[in-house]
Amino acid sequence: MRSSLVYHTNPYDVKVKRDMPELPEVETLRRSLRPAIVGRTIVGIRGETFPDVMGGELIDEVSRRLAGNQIEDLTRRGKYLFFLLSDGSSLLIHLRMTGRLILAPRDAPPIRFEHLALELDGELDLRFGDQRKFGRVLHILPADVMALRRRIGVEPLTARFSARRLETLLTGRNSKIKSILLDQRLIAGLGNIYVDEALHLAAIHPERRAGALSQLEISRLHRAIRRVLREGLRNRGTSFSSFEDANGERGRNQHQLRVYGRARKNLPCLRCGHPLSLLVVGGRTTHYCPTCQLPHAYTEPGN
DNA sequence: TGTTATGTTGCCAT
DNA sequence: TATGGCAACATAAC
Repeated sequence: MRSSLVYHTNPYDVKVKRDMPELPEVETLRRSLRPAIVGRTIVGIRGETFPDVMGGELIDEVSRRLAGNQIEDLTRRGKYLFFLLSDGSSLLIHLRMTGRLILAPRDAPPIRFEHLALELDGELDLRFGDQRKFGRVLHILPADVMALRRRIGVEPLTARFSARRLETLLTGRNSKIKSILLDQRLIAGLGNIYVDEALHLAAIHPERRAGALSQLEISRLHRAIRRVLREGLRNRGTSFSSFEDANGERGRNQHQLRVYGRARKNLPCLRCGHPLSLLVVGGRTTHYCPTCQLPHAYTEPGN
């Protein structure tokens, strides 16, 4: 039995995230959170936590600064959430690998690995929990928000992310295409799962050199990225971990995953039937089809 | 009981 | 500047 059972039995959960958050998961979280918190006033923030979660700041100091602020909006860039506050500052939250955000009544018991609680009016808490303590909750000034947003790459589901734009990003790059797609400074929001899915859908080997992709391949990749992200969103951001959740609360996107998690189970490629393979690229476990995703550009027979 | 893997990012060395 | 490796951390799974 997985210890996450407590989440499922918590009747106060407006939103439960157990999946590793990539763009579809963070966006799903934003959509579920936004109507419940926009317009509310922050009372304070409390918690017993590790120093780095708030960038080394003391909770009491941040609490004093936040108190009295109204949450005017909740936006997302890549995998970052921005809570826009009435004094112009922002609360930035990144869940990294195991971060959780859950709405709960003030008197509800702590969630597992709870580190911080943002206290809102109406006796509502936004609880932040993180098993591995990689996640961050930072109170930042407008100038720093701007600086950060400039460092984050293009949003892959907007019109700005065209095939032409992708081509520009890849041109002259010697890194493996998978590493490039995971670089948040170039494209925002892709993680290990959706990158593997997109590369398989586009029939591109993850170790191909980014700058060596043909225009046709770039075009396929562009469409594949948008498609797998949209599918993830449509399925409410559910990903692989919940597929394995012993509690049975499964999202829907596991049914759409074409390679991720299937290689380890010796399952066949859904396109060609050949067994899928595992590989480590840039230190990340990589799932691919050795038949559909060849390590060199495809050439028409006879050429 | 130990060892290994885990979906992210930032920092550091080259 | 580009690139690649690894640490940060705690737990589950083997």
